[in-house]
Amino acid sequence: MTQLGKPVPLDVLFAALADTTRLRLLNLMAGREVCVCYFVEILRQGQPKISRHLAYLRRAGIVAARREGKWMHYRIVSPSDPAAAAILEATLISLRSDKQMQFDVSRLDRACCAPQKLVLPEGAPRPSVLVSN
Amino acid sequence: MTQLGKPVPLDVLFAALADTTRLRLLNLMAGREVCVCYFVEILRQGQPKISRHLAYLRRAGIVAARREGKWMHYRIVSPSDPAAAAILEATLISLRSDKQMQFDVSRLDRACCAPQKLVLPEGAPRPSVLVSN
DNA sequence: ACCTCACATTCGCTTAAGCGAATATATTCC
DNA sequence: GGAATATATTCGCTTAAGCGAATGTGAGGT
Repeated sequence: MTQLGKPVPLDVLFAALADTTRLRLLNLMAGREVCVCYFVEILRQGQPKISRHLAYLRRAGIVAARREGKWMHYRIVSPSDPAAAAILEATLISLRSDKQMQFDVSRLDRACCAPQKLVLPEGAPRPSVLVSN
Repeated sequence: MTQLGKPVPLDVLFAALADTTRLRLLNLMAGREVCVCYFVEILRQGQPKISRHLAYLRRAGIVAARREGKWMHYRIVSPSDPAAAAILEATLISLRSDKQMQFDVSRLDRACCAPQKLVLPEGAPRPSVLVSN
């Protein structure tokens, strides 16, 4: 319900992308839906900070949230404007070649396979692969 | 000499693109080299403001400047990082579908064919088409 | 009903962006 | 050299972004 507001102007999209923390969050969400607790653990940043940046991305129409009990899952939504979608796509591809971003993803992958090694809440839902966005 | 600094990180690129004035400037430079006096006239904004935004784009490694006598010509330079280049390219394409941007370009085209109708300095150099960037 | 847990929001604060007005720099013309 | 022109930079100011600390909210468990 949040993801289909008015077509976000380009400069708003860019403002949303102009922050390292938000780029790291988007990179972790590339192709899957991720619970907030993973973001906090993997970025090693305060929970309010993570939440604020996720809210920023939500307001920019780039991500959507889904509640599942106590947990919130975030995923990337392709903007309705095809040009904006192309820019976001190019961005995600570009992020993959960044060292820090690769490290984040590897930590997330490890968290999925052996969550007990991370400081995660008990029974935290695993990130799930998305078929389409 | 300014255009080949270190590979600009993505968030810096996005910060440079996260402003309507700078997007309008880039849109006018798409495919051609433009003199500063045209920017001032077409955007109808103060000259220091235009100059500051051009400096911003220069520092972000997106544009380069060339002096020709009293006049400064600005052009877009493709970032060395191919991913950043793809993002910039997608951005320029996207801008073309914007009403305001189309109007700006039409004003620039008219300025080229009939500069006496605009308040331009005498003998101001015409924008020139670029073969490659 | 109450407590706990996961997450969101608010509150002050600090830092940076954007602006117009004024000033500085570089080039040409006389 | 000095005036004129095109552009760049600096100076205060206002507004917004980002942060940690504290507080609010909604769901589950007991």
